[in-house]
Parts: sequence; C-alpha cells; structure tokens
Amino acid sequence: MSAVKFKIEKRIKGKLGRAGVLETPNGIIQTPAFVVVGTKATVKALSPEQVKDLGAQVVLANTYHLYLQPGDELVKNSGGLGKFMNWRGPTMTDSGGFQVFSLGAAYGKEISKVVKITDPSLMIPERFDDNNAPRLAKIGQDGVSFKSHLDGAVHYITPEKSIQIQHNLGADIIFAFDECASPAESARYQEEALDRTHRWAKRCLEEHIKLNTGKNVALFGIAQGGREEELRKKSARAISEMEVGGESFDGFGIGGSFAKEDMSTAVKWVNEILPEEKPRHLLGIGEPEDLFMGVENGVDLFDCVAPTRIARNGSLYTMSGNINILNAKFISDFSKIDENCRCYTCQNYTRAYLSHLFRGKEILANTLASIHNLHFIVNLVKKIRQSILDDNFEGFKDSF
RNA sequence: GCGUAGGUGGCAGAGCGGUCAAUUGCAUCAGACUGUAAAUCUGACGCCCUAUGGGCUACGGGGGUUCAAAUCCCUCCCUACGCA
Repeated sequence: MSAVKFKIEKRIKGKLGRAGVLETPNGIIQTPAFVVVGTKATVKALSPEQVKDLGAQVVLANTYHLYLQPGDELVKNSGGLGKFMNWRGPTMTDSGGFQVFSLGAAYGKEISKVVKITDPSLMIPERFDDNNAPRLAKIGQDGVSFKSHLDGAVHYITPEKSIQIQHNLGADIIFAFDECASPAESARYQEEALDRTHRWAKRCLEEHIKLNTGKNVALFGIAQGGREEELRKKSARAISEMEVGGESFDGFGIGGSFAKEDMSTAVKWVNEILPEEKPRHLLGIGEPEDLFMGVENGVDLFDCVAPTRIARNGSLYTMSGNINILNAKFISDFSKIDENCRCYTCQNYTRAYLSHLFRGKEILANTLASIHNLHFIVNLVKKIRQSILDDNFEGFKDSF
C-alpha cells in the first residue's frame, strides 16, 4: 500500500497532462503543483508563513545539505523536518543525487542541468580533463564520496545511507539516490551511469521498505537517461517495473539534463511509459514556459530554485518577461513589479522601492522579490491546473 | 606667517622616470542563473574611430629638465596636522 494517495481528477484531451490530488500524511497537494525549494530546511529569505501565504502547498529540502548541517539525527530529534522548520504541510527531500552532479562533473564548470549547447561534440572540452578537474563528489564502487563544501571532510553516501538520512529527516515524500549525469559525458558514460542509477534505485527501494515498517513515507524512483531517447525509455521502464517483495515506487522523479528544445519530447517519452496512476515529479525544472511544457506532457510536480535564486539576484517575473530590477530605468518607476499581480509585494510596494532595497543591499529586497517570484510561479501552476479542470488548457497556454 | 605631509579616473586609494589610459576596492552600466557550493558569478567602465586594431586628451594650474614625466626641478593654488 502506498504511503501517498494519488487521484486523477481530469485529463487534458489528447495529451498526457492531468489535474489531480496527492494525499500525504501532512496534507494534500493539488496537482499539478510547484514545490517550493527549501534546501536547508528554509526557503531562503522567507518565513514559513510567507511561503504559505503566497500559495505554496509543499516544500522540498535536501539530504546532502541537512546531513552535513545540522545533521539528520538532530532533525529527527527535533520532531522531523516539518516540525523543525515549522512548516505545517507536506514535505519532500531530495536524495543528494543532484549533488553528485553539481559537486561532481559540474563543479567549477559552466554546465547546468539545462543544456545551452545542443551539439554534444562542442561540449567535449568540458570533459577532456575529467580526471584532473577538481570536484567535491566522486563516484565510487557502491556510492559517492563527497568532500564537504563546508569543511572539506569526506563523507561516503551510499543509496542505503541516503535513504537512512531521509528517513531521519522525516519528509512525507523522499527520492531515490541517483546520479544526475552531466550532459557533457559521452554516450557510453550515459549508459553506464544509467545502469548505476538503476542498481542504486533497487537498493534504495530495499532499504526504504526495511525502514518504512510502521511508518508512512513515500519513495519516488528517479528516471534518468540524459537526452537519448533509448536511454530515457529504458530508464522509465526499469524504474516503473522495479519491485522488491511486491512493493514498488510510490511515484517518480524525472531527472537529468535536457536541452530547452527537446525537453518536451524527453518528458513525453518518459511519461508515456510511467504508470499513469502514480505521480510524476519533474526535478529541478520550473521556468514559466517549462511549466506548460511539463504539464502538457504529464508532469504533476515541479520544483526549481530559479524563482528564489533569480529573485535574490534582482530578476523578477512579469507577464511580459523577466525584468532586472537593478536596471537604471527602475530607479524612479513607481509602478508595481507586475500590474495585475496579487502577491503581497505587488500589493504594497513599487519597483522604485524594490530598486532602492536592492541597490542598498537590504535583506528585505530578497524577501519581497522571493515572495513575488514564488507567487508568480506557484500561482501560474495553479492557474494551469484550473485551466485543465475548465477544459481550457490550450486556451490558457495560448493566452500566456 | 613658518614647518611637515599631501593633491591620481564618480569615491577611496596604489603607482614614484620608460612595460601607465594608469593595480585594487567601492560605486556605476549591462548580462547570466532550472532537483541551491549562490543575498552568487561574468563582462564593461577617459573620449573618438574604418574598433581582438588605431588616434586624441589626461594623474591640482603654469613652466622646466629629459629621447621619454603621474613619477625629477621651479612656481602658484588648494587640503590636513603641528608651531607661532
């Protein structure tokens, strides 16, 4: 029996998209939904009340970060992630799999999970010095050794360890420990990494079943496969069919790197295979246009650091594109960030004031900007959901 | 009035004969950011042009020494501190 209940309420005709309800022990999530990222058990610059008020339903924290600081045992002793950070609602934790990438192959390089260069041969310079390039995460026999970015201490994380940590953190939904392979890696490596992720997924499931007796935690498996159709489909099949003693994953994450152009096809390949009665989470994706793409292709959950990160750097979402509030033209612009926005920031402050706060490096700038961007994204997904219920997804998408 | 230390690009502050249109920080002007190494990072920043090159004007003002001066000398102006 699954720890979470997922019910599909309505589908987009002729597409994979759907609107549903995901029930967790700590509350329900109306999907599609945007999961707000609170890596270190805090949504940067915001109080949980502010996160709630802007419309967020669920937050996602990170295994690697909380394991290093303050430690998963401490979070457990405090009563669990939700209690610890005073978030009354559903919670999730990522497994640390992304850090295998961000602190490993991507460390010190200009590669991220959304690829700019679509010709793989042009990316070879990024991998030529793989063995010499400094990195904080190295893949070992049956796990990954992380050199802490905080103090340099080495920690070996295995799939079992990640699951143990996540059970200690105590979120409602946890993820399998995977390898988010760099898009700059060769085809052969992608295949190797995929097999490794599958082996790890099995071990995660085994460990989870062991630890979940008498508990009610949901484990999502992660489909990888980079940009290759064959690998994507292979992974979707492997993860959805994976079973240990009759038990399988409660839902799925779609991980790995994409190019903007082929993100939709990649997501489609995967979601056509994943069992439709279980929820799917597109990991780390969440620019406005990506949300339509994801929902249309069957994604139920998104998370992304972009809204909060770019907010702290002065970029703000508007219906007519991003603005950089630090630009000189906003110094004495007394209009709202976005004319029709109903967020707390737009209801009470002007662009000129935000401009002033950013220029003065006032911490309130981060708070007000984060509220606006999160409100924009969280509510955009809510509107998309409503459009599905109203049989008007295409219409809403076009109007946006 | 005398003595001492100084006057350098928006600000602070290096440089003390050629490699100086001038280190660096801040400010300014842009850009980037997609499972958070992130309140971070990158670029531009005297003027002009046929612009990975060329020209012009510049280190308080004026004059001088030198092949060559932000750097040395003279003089004037200004600032800070000390003494009358």
